[in-house]
Amino acid sequence: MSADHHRLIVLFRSARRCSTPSAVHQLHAHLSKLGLLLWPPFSTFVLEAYCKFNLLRLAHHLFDELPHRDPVIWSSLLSAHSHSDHPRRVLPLFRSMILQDAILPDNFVLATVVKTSARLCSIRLGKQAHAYFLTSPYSGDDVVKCAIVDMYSKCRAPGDARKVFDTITHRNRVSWTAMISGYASSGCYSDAIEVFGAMPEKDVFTWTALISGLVQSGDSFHALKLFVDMRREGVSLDDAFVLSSAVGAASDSAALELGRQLHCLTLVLGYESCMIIGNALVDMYAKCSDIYSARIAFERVTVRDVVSWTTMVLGEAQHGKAEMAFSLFDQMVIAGVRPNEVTFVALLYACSHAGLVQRGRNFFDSMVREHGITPSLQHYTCLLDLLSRSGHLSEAEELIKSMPYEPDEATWGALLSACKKHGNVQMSLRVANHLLSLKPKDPSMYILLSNTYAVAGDWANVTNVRRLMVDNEIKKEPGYSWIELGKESCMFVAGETPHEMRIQIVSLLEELMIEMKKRGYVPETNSVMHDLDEHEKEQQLMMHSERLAVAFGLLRGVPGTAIRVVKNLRVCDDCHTVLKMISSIASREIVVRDATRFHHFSYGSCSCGDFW
DNA sequence: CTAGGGTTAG
Repeated sequence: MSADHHRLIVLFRSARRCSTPSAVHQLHAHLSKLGLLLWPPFSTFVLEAYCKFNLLRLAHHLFDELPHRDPVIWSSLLSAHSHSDHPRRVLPLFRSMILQDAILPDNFVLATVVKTSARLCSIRLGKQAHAYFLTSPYSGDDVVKCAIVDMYSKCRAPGDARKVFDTITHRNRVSWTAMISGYASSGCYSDAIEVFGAMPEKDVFTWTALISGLVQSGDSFHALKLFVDMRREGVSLDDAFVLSSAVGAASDSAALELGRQLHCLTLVLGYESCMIIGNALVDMYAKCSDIYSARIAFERVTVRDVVSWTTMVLGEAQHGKAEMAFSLFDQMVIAGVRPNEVTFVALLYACSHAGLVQRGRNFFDSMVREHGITPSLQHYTCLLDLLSRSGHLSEAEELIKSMPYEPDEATWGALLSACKKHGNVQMSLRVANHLLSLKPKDPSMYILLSNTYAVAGDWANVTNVRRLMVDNEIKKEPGYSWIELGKESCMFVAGETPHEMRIQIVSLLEELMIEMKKRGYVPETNSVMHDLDEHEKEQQLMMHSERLAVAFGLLRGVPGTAIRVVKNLRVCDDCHTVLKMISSIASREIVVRDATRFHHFSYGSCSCGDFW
């Protein structure tokens, strides 16, 4: 190799560290002119440089023109695709590597294929790669094993991950972290802790893997506990990820006070304008029902990406502020940020919760035509939800037949609840049969089915649904609500009150009931399915968990402040009416976050405009 | 010249 070549390699190394897309172009042209592009290390350098700037099309252009492609450049190309937004494209490429260039996968390529399976959450593909790996000459490679551990972890098979983990000869931070993350994100708290405890040297990565994994699996309680432990152990917080995970935990458990404290911590640590924490804070405030603070947090994020904008759009949408959501979207486009598929889910959601049918159809069309996004099943479900909830039932039924996906339980469920809302018994039976044949997993689907058949008088199917629930061990999730007052948080289950407050809560609710009846309130006792007399049904409604929480808030909260309640299920019709009236009788703003959205009750009306 | 872990939104 000549001194010139050597000089060029040095040049490329520095170019790879700090270059711009146009510098890569120049390099490419220069090499081409010198006739050096065909030397494998050079072509790989240029290809990698294109990939670094996400210029995969140009990378392919170069790749396709090479007369000889060695395993290394194949590996680079496959790896670039597995990291891209379209990891699926690895597969056809992998095939042509074997078939056209007659190259068998080595350990580098295997690691990439395993990583691709992980990104696609395809345990099937992952197992194929695993099997190939075991019979290959590379079956002892720890790096590939580590990728397999990560793959099984991401596919929710931590047990399989563990088997591979135990065969790794030299465990390092990477393999430990992959295993811990696998257990934590699959909800295996004690296993995660066990492996975490066995790890010799823990760093911020390890803590982050554990804490964010727990948040992902919905265990925000343990996530927050560990965040506190981590602080106690004096682990330096010079890393934004773990903090954003902690904020995410506060957001999930609707712990506004804790979220505010974490916000203070971000200010103290100087992360005020950090994007990933800022995005998490916007989400936290929105989910903790404080949309005003969410907007302020959003303003503070100086460099905004798609996630920042989408989080804010969704926040407005969940709070019923459709126009705000649309105007944010316009600003986002003007700011030059390209919306993605999640952005359109948020926009369709906004339309759906405000009954804006034409607006929703327009967004759906522009998503395809102007933004080149292929609608997913979720987009179709959103559109179907919008159409059907607004009463366009037959159009919705047409859509479900003509769309290019097999409808899942969420799709049929959306249509069924709309049929119920609009009292279309005939259609509801048709839809219910489709839903039933899918053997849904969500307990609320069975409640919906049972109600549908009961309304239609189809008692045989009511029994059928109940039997299916027993056979499949599906239990109705009990409704509960919680409220945060200062530093204490109180949870209520329907019909149960804390001993010391029982008399006060019940008498307040009775007092309110008398006042409401004077104002024309008639309890909707037909939603109570049990065999009870009218008075008993009324009593049962009165003791719904959200009402108990609101009553507690009225008794114990700071007068004049908003009462914020979170409920795990959807607010029932009767409670919705009642909370509107209470907001006017007590002159208090009441904000309820239920399973799907927010309701801001004030002066006798709700932000959802009774459309939910 | 190529591969593996923690990253906010639905």
